[in-house]
Amino acid sequence: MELIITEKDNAARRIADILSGGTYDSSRENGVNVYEWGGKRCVGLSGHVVGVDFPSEYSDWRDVEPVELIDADVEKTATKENIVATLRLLARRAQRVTIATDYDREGELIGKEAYDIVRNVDDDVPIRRVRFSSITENEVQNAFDEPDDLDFDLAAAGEARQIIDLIWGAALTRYLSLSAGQLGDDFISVGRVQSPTLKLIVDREREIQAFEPEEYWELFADLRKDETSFEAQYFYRDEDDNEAERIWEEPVANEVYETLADGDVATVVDVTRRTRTDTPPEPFNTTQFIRAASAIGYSAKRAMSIAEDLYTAGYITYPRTDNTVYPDDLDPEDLLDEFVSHPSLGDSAESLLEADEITPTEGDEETTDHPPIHPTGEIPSRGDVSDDEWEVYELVVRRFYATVADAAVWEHLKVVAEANDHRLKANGKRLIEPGYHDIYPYFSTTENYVPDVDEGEELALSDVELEDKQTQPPRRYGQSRLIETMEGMGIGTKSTRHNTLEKLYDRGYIESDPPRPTKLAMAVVDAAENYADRIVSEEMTAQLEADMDAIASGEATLDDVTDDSREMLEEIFANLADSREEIGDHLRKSLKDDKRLGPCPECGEDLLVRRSRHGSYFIGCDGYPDCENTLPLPSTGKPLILDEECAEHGLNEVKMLAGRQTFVHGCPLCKAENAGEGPVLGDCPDCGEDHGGELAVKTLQSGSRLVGCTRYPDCEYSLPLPRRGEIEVTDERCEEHDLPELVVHSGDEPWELGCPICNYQEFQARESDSGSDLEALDGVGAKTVEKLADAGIEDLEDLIDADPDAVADDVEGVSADRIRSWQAKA
DNA sequence: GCAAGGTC
Repeated sequence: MELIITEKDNAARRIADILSGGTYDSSRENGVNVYEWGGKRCVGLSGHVVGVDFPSEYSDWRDVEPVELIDADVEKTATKENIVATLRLLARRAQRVTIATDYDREGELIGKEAYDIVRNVDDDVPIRRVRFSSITENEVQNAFDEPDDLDFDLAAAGEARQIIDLIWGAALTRYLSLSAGQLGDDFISVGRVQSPTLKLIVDREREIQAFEPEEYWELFADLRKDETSFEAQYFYRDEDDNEAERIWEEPVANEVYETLADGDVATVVDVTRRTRTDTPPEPFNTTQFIRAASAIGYSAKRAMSIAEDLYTAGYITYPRTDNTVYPDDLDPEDLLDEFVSHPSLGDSAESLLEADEITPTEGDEETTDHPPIHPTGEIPSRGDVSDDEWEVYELVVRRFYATVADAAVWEHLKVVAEANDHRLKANGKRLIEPGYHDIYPYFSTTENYVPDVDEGEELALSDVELEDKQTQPPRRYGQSRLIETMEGMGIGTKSTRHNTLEKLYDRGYIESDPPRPTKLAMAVVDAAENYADRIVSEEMTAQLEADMDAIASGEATLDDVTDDSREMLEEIFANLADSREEIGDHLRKSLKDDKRLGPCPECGEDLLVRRSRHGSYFIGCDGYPDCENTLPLPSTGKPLILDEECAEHGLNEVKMLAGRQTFVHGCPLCKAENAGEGPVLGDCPDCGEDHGGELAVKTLQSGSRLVGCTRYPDCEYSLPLPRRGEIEVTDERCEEHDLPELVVHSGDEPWELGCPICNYQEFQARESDSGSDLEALDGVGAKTVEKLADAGIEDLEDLIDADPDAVADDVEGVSADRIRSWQAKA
């Protein structure tokens, strides 16, 4: 029997399908799928099935000095015991073993792990290795026709990484955690990838904090030719003869303003017209996929999770890849053919097939691991997938379309006009060949109209405006920007970068989105910079990559590299020896700063956000047990302390993070003081007749509100109220329930909640029948419906009446063309 | 209860 081992179950099944011509049988062994046909068995691992760790005598953090971990043994233990057991079982019956894990460094190491398990039960069964970049008939057959041997040097390179990451990560993590007394769930972690990523975020925050805004002025004016007017901006030549728009001195700005405002005509002195080719985007690798998904409203985590589901269901290729070049095996025309008859995706495919020649775009990265992310040609029916999945699937399909579509062409028209020796410019752009934008509507195609004018022509000048502005601090990194930057720095991998961000959230290092570093994060990066600079520097990865290459090519051994690394860490610990207390104090202080709201009104100590034994949050005094003052927090969400302070109590306001339900709670002391019963609305429908209970607007201590019975807790009748806004009780009454109608004042526009009972009944009806008729449109998912609703488009009727350009401006990730195509279909 | 890397 020949045993074939792949990296994952999915790959095992597809390889079995290809090699058996679809005739394989499948069975389960210890919960692991085994595919069998004509003397062959194929089984999938689940990535690494063994992991590295220290022997158990090192596991108590308090008993072991962190420095001892540097020279501790590193053992391999099974992490997926059922898979290891299955592998041993199958290996005993094998006359030949073929390792078919992924074609990259980590795949070689995973293959080596399987090799060791097999060797453990059989010293001389032949073990060979096959390599292929995508699981297609051609590639797989070729690979099995020309088997090779496992590359032990490449696997050793991966092992060196495992050992170095474990030793550095564990030793320094334990050192920091012990120094601050943070044990248990709240340990303070550092690592080769997470810490440089955190430093990126912290460095940007430092820049923002150190930023001092500068005042400057810009001038705009309207120019008019016949009946069409357009906006132009004042500019001048700076000392380097570059065009500059910002004026840094107020008197100069005023002088320019008055001179321009004085005139009523400007003469065209220069007209530049050029066409620009806008080339279609490159095939999706993981990072670019995350970026595109983020532009239509999906977090990195959500995008990857949806991609994973689409992959498992067979609709798209493997979502974790660095590759941006389609393999030769992919015939774009064949793939387009699969889509031709599709109701919503078919037209685009058909139009693409009309081209004389189809040449896909290529990116710079060509790797052996997996093809770029593209649709497989198996198309889900609309009912097979959720709205979000369909939206992401359509993105992947349309990205594939875009990579085989024509370039777009823009015409840029720059007009420079002069008035009283001052110059104004206007940049117009027009999309003259929409090219790939027709089938890939995710990029903005907003045009800026500037009319045709000739040099020497006179234009009417009016509405000169002087704008007083300030320079802005650099912007925080968004999640997808961080992932791109990590990729550029060479840290993390296609499979881990998005998880690293989640880890930083979990560890209490960053909060909110775009992520902001906590005080703890600033202190951790500070400490690392002072004592272990290497762990927060991308250099560590760069050096490790070079060392791994050396091991892989036989120029160095695993021991050479890990010994050097251990020595470096020894030095770091020598420097750390006397600083434990100082580092611990700083970390502890920062941890408290992250929880501080302001002074306790009873004793003047600090009020801190705390967590009860049951996991719920509340506010307690740092003076406890001397001061027992507490304030409640709402039961939903995780509290985030905002910068805003309550003018009355000097406490920071609190926001409750709960995904879509996130809301600003405000000052917890104000909320507690305002607790109690508000105006009575009418008789309680449950107990009014029998016991005289009445409904009143109530505010709980935690700040949440409801309409409840005055006989509570004897009567528990209640109706929900929105978290935000002031509630106004109007004179209008609901005839059916004999209750006043309510109006909520929040944001700019007050909105009518109406009768609280009717409102609740409507809410329940909506819950059971959620979904807008907009979802009937192809490619419109729940996300898009939500975004459209925010822009005032609730249903098809609204959509038909809408101005596509205006909506495209309001709704991120939806182009005017896409709206027009929806209008046409609606 | 540490890392980073696979996979789910």
